[in-house]
Amino acid sequence: MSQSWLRADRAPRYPEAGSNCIRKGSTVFSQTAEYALRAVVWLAQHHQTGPVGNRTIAEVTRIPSSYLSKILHDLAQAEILRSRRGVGGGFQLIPSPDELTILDVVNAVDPIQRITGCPLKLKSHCDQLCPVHARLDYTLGLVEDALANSTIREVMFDPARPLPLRETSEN
Amino acid sequence: MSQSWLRADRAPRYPEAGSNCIRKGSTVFSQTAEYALRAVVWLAQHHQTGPVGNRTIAEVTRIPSSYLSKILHDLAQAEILRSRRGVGGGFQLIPSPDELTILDVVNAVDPIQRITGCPLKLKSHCDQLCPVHARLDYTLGLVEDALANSTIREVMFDPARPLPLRETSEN
DNA sequence: ATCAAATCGGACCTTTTTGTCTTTTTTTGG
DNA sequence: CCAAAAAAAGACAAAAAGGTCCGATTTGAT
Repeated sequence: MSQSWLRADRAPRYPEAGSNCIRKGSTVFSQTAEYALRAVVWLAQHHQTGPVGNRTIAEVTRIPSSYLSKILHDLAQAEILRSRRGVGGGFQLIPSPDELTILDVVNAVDPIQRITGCPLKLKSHCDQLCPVHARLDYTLGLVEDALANSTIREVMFDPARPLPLRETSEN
Repeated sequence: MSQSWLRADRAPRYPEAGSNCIRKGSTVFSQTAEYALRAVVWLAQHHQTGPVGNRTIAEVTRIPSSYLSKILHDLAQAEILRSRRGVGGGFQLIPSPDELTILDVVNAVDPIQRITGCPLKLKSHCDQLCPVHARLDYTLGLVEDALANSTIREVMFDPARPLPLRETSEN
């Protein structure tokens, strides 16, 4: 069912960005969430070597270091990282990469919000969402499930793909 | 696999909002996209009666009318609505609700952006995404598929759910 | 004890998204 | 032709997200 009514040959589907479009596009995952993932994956790759400082993580993951400190703080609040102050301090991954999921990381900094009540505040839609919002919420559920089924370990290494955060061949 | 490492009994998982969390939460779908859907669904419900003005749509869908006019304009640009100026003018749905998908509507105002290149700009990740970004993009694909498989018709009426945009029982 | 290294935490700035307002242009009916 | 109605266009305002900066606090080493 439902092949899209819009056809590829139907021409300038969406006028080239900038003209009058209100938004450039939704990334679905926030910048913040993507940053958090990068940092956690890198820490998972370097788990053995003790705490790592903000600056180091910022450099290797190419995340603005000042902003990263907030993200790391949130991850620490969520007990995903342990933070140690002072000399030799830094951040360290608490759970095993085998048990930590992408969803855990995303939710720590930018929780996925399911649609629980009617956005229009219609009383009769409170208990039972209307089909529109039910469908959107169903999709949010798919996202949650997909992220909950991806462990950090699964995403640290895949023989068919380049290693995260590393250039494969030197230039 | 991958039951989450975080346990429900593990206590204040995410400190109550407002404390120090950077973000309240990601809605995944933008406000704008949700508005566009509301408007299109209502227009689909009232297709037969000729063009409907911005003001009317704004009132019944409870969308700020000035902002709505931008959204309707974008939908018209995407050829989802036909707009007619002047007396008796307004907006009208072009495609059949059976062939128009939620994805079409969302993409018209706030296109879902797949991850095509490496966000870190690593050269060796351009052709082949690393597992982290591949997993995120896979999830974006799930969202696209789910929305592409929901027609507006399917979402206009469901015997098991309240009608969109309408209070079921009068108060 | 003191100093330097490092995080913490808050104030502040910038950009994007959301929302408002006003003016202009187009269209129709009289 | 003229007046009313409606969309188009664009300037502007507010809120949220993204990002920076700096002083306070904690910690290890000398």
